[in-house]
Amino acid sequence: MASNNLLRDPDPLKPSYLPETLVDRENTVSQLSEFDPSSGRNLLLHGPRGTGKTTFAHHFLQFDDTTTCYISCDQFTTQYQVLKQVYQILTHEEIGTGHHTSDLQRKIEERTGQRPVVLILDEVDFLLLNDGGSLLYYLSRIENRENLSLILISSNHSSLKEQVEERTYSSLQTNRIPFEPYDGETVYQLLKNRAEKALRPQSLHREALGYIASTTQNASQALHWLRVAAENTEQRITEEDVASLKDQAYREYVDHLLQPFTEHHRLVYQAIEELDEENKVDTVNTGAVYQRYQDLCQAYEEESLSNRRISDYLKQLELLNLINVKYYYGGQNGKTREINLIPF
DNA sequence: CATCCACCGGAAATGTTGGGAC
DNA sequence: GTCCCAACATTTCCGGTGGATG
Repeated sequence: MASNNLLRDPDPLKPSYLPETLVDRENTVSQLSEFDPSSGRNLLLHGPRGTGKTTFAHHFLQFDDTTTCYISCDQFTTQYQVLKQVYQILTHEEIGTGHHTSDLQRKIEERTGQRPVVLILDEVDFLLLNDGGSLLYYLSRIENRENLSLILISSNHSSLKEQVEERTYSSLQTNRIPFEPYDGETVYQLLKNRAEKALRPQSLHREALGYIASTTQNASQALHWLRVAAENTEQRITEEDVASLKDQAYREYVDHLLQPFTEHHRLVYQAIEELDEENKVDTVNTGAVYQRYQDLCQAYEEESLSNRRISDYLKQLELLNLINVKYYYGGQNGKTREINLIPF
């Protein structure tokens, strides 16, 4: 890693950074500022990755006398794990596994009700792959419902209608708030704000930011890119610097997305990457990916997982918006999936 | 119109880990 | 310690899919 004289403070370029001011989203801001955490109402923030859903949720949902539980469901993927996190946040007590889910529910109900709780379930799609439906049903009917508000965040679904049972959908009554992709001008502004905080003065050419802003609408990708550029440039960051670091920036963005997942998720992704590179024309389907994945496992002396399991992992890569998947339920090639990398 | 492709995806089975009661 | 009961990751099993092909 190059020595660094451009970076003054790396934090503003990190994914977890919460800016004091947010780039223009007036409609969203007004809808969120009307949100009352003691109303028992629920929100669904939906839109593509890198549109600021998580940041907005954190920024606007700090209330006095209200406990906020933020849980990212790419790490906590089952009802039990989410409830466990909620319990730990509410009570600061550790709790193990091995209890009944209903025990955990009862313990939590004893703790809620005194004051409002806002529960943010980010990446809720991953929860819904498992028993998230049961969790949402339970939460929608919990005692003292008016003291619990849910903020669900999804990058893949603009409504829960198809994702949960009818009875859950109707009792949740979510207010849906869309996040449209940023336009180039806004991405530019956002990068500029962060760069001013993170970098020393005179660290970059404006064309460098312009290049990033015209290439991606995904703010998360853009910020990873800017950070990589700052870390790997000695003098002023130029448009050429940025352009030549494009692949590495995307690599680090992918690593960041895959970080909560297993080594096998990364191997499956690598398998798709390799096949994608070798096969510019031919389509890649599930069997080829599994075959290549097994080869990689052998190369790294890892025990490979079953194809049934990898089928689920592919679904998760799809939810991370790393791959495009077209499903064939029979036909010329039988029942399979056609898989493509999503290009930067 | 029967057969085949090649895997989908639900469900049951298996194995591991941890908890509480005795 | 022993026993039983959870949660959870993973494997095993298998019925099913629908256009292409002959």
